[in-house]
Amino acid sequence: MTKNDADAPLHLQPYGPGPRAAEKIFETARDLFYREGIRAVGVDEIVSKAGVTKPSLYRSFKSKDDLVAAVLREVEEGFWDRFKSAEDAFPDDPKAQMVAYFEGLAARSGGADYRGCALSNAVVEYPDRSHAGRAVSQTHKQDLRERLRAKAQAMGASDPKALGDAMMLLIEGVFTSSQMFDDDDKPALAVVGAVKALITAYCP
Amino acid sequence: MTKNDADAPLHLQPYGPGPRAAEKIFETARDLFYREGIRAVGVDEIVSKAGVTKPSLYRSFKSKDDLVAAVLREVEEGFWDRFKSAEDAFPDDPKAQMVAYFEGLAARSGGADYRGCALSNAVVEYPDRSHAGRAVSQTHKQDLRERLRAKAQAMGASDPKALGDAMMLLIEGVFTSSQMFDDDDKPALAVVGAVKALITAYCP
DNA sequence: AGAGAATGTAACCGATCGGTACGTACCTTG
DNA sequence: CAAGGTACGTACCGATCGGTTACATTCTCT
Repeated sequence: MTKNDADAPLHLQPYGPGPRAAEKIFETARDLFYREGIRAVGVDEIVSKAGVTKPSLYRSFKSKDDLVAAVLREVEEGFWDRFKSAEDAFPDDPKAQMVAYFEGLAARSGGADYRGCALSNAVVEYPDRSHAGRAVSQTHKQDLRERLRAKAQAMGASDPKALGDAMMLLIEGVFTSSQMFDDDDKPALAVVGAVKALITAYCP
Repeated sequence: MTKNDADAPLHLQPYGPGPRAAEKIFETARDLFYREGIRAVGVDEIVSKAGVTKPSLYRSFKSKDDLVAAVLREVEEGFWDRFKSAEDAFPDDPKAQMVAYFEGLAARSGGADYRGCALSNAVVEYPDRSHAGRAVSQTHKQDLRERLRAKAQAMGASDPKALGDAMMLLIEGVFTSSQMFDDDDKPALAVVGAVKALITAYCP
């Protein structure tokens, strides 16, 4: 009986192939960064809660900032997964795609533990342009902006840039505002109606 | 010749009446917090750049968090000043008032050193509800939300809550998004058109 | 069984964190 | 001029920050 039981679920295997500490560090850091903020979480807290030690962190990541950037890259992947999932739900119907995305966004933002977008939060936490994590976030937001504009164009909007940017503002508005209201009735619930109204107004 | 030269400008008086160090600390902290983020600024940096010493800080403020809360309270005052100034510009015309506020907001958000709303940023920096600064921010945002809803009602909106919350999302969207784009052509510029479209859509 | 990779142990580093005990210079008041 | 209160600075505190070292141990694969 080997210790690497292939029948057991992956996350319960005592020792899988390849680096394990790195993954635990990564996932622990991702959760802690999101819940408590990046600056509020020290490397000691990360390795402690991950059940590993500090040298393991620095064997897999050059620095804390490097770990932050890696986490944010994964967060970005998750964002695009959700975005594309809304696209796939309504092929060739950009309006329905965006409405679907905003509906999912509004639903997600309702949770009590919702803390908005980790990429947006990182921008707030790191005003310094030279920070690796900020660079990841900023590039992503530029990509998103272009994507929204293209989507507005596909809708046949009279002013695609204006509609795209308006959707951008709504998205960021949901991200930030959902963190500051504890009740179940957050402003973010109004976003679906708002985006529908905007689409109608900008698409003759 | 006394050292307290009444003819000299106030900020150059060697020793004025009452506490001087506290004001320098307060203003220095306000600027540093906004530019670099609250968590990124230590008390040593504050007193150093204010040209005073640390005990002076702790004689006027119980803790760093207390200083943060004090700064945020002043920031809130500034916000309402700008908000009311837009109201005063168009008495008895809530639509024009809000458009005026959003125009001012869009104009302010264009600057390269614009870092959004310090109150919103504080919420992002301090997920912990028990932080004094977060409490100031959160209460202010609740007040703003109610104010916006009342404004929507005064407009005769069909769904005042929805329009008020939609304006809330736009405002927060401008605050956050303006930090992540370095070019002059920020998404925030679309906010005036967006709010006009929303007002039109929600006010039959 | 043995080689090599991955991880843990146990320190340690200088810098900075928020916060404070204590001494000193100043201005006002008698 | 003497006294007292106020405003401020010097020097320091323990804790934590991000990061590093040398070395022992454990697991995996062949």
